Amino acid sequence: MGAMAPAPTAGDDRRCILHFDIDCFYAQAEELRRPELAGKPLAVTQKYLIVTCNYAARAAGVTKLMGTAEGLKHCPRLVLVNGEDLTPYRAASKAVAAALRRFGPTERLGLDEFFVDASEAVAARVRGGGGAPPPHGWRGHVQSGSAAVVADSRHRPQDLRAPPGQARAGAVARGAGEAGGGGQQGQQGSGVPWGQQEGGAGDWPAAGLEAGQRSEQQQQEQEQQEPPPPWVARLMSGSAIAEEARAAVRAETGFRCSAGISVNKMLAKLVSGVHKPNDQTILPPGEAWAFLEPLPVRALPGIGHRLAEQLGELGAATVAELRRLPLALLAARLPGEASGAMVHGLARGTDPSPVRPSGPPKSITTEDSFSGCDTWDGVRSVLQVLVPDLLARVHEEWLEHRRRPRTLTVKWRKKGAGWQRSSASAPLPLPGPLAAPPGPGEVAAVVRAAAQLLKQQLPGPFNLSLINVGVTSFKEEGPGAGAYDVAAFQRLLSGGGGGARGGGGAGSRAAGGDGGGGGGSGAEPGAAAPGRGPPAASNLAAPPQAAAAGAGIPAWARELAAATAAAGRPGSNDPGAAAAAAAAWEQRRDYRKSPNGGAAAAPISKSEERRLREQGGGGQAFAAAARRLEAAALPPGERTARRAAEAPAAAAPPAKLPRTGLEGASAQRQCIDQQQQQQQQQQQPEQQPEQHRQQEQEREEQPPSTASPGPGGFDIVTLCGGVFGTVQVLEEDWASDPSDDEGEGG
DNA sequence: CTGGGGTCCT
DNA sequence: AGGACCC
Repeated sequence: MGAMAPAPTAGDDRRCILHFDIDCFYAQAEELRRPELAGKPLAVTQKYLIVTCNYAARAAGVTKLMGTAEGLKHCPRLVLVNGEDLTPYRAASKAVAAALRRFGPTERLGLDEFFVDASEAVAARVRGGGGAPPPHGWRGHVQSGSAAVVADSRHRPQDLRAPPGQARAGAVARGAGEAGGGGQQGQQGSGVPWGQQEGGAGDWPAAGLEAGQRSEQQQQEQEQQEPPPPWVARLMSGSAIAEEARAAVRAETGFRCSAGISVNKMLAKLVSGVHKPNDQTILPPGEAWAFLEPLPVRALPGIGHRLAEQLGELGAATVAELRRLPLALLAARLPGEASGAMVHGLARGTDPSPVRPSGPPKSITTEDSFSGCDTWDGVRSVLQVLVPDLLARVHEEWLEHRRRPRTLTVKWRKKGAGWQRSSASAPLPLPGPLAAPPGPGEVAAVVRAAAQLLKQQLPGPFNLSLINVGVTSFKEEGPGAGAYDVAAFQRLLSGGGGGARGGGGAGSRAAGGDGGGGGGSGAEPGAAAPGRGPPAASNLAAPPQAAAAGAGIPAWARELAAATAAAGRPGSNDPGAAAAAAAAWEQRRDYRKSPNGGAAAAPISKSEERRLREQGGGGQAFAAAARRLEAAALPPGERTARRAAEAPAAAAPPAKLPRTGLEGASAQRQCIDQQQQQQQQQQQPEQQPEQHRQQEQEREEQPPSTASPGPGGFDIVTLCGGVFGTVQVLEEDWASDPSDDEGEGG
């Protein structure tokens, strides 16, 4: 019996932690973007997989992680929306986070879940300070430890639900989300034996008593004998805050979400889904012991496949069984120092892990999967698609936080290798101004670097089913940034596996010969990858039209649509870069099956790029977009102050945003070696982006025979639009260019 | 027919 | 660099 149990959460009940989970996030985002889809059965797909679907689809039997074919079998009218580009969901997630942050420090988990530490806000309310209302009852369902919950999904045993029969029993139609209102009364939840009355502060649960055993008399006795434990008032207040936060999210972003309220992250998270969707549940700490007891250990967040397997070998499939294993045994048998103690604690409802406010991203990656790719031409065509997207996001990150990455990483998965991935990384010197959007030269250089990185790891035949390229090791702009390892990058570009070698040899050639598609591969029309084109469900929804200025559309979606219309790609702020990234996204579908044909040409044609640059107004549009971005990034006054404190360098927009990235390079020169500076100054191109870019294109298309700038060096500023600064390209043999190695590699 | 991302630890 | 965990 629970009464015999040790105090389950001693020392761990002083906090009030909220967990928010946006209901079927991607599907809801699509409904919000296009109201005409609302209510129709809708599924968001990635490749052949339904990654999520709305509740209309679920009613027809469609589930998460179901194949599209099976989904259509269950529901022939199912509308499929491709969700491989996460841009809209990132934008939506940011908007939700901004709404939640006002209620306390906020940690993001994926794009659709958030922890908020409401302890401070709760403390203020409990003290009655700030004019905030004191707690006067529970808002939402109060979970009883004895009320059954069931695992909702085999894929994710953490997803707990109240069993269908009792799920909504007694639940009043309400909505923190609806019209900014909120339930005014204490809510009866599934299996809740108390709280029938207007939740007074006395109706708290006691651990270990089962529903049927609590009589009214017992309740009265409890109230007479002891004052409510302090967590009662705290969690009541927390439940009110959760309701307000959900109303704020709904009003400001359109999203409905579910929430869990408890004393630590694990409990809040476990309970948040019990009354999904669009509802919230409180788990009093005294209920935790019984609540956890029947769960499979795999349900505890932090216990994944591996740990669950090992615990199974120790005879612990459920939390109840896990509790029988002594801490010493767990510590001895489980890997790592901490996991024994962690598991031991989780089984007892304790979780000391703090809510760690999520800052700007620590890595940015983009990837694509395909059935197989076994030629270097194919690898390059994939990279030609991924890199523009990556660089556009790096650029956006610079605009927002003035941070730049220092490391380039490539990951890949071999066909048939299951989940196993390998990776390799190299320094990525980006000392130049990132105010400029990535141009073809930068794309070419990064494509080349990534391809070389891969090539070093794949000397022989290969067949890949996934390529991921990303950046990490962000550093804030400033004097403390340290030196850039330009030499290593050069070595990579030039294909040298070994050390850099100086000295002038014969036949020095410029970098950038790769250029991926450029004119190089010729893109023989007939050589287009076989089986191209998606399997094409007939009811695949078209992307939202630009004229989505409807009244019911939330701000994040309207801004997205406007950016899309203006720039060709949502989330980007520059027409040229945006269009390149957009074109690249379209090409993704072209090699869906196999990139081997090398069908992907340059992500954007020269004429198209020229047109976009002209319409872009020579930087005016870019600067305006950047201002919009900065304005959008800090709406309410308090956030302005916060951001200024967090990142002083980011507070002030740049006086002028150079379009080519060549102006303003002097600000970065300190990062470049003296010798290289001189070369850069020599080569400093004038402000003629048009000609400049044209030059780049030509360089990419043919091995440059023009004289190199100096002995042993090449000005890659010309090549890369200034982003890389001046680097030396050694006169290594370009025969190691992957494009020359088809036969060998294949 | 296992998406396209992320974080932290070792 | 890899693995575990999370969505």
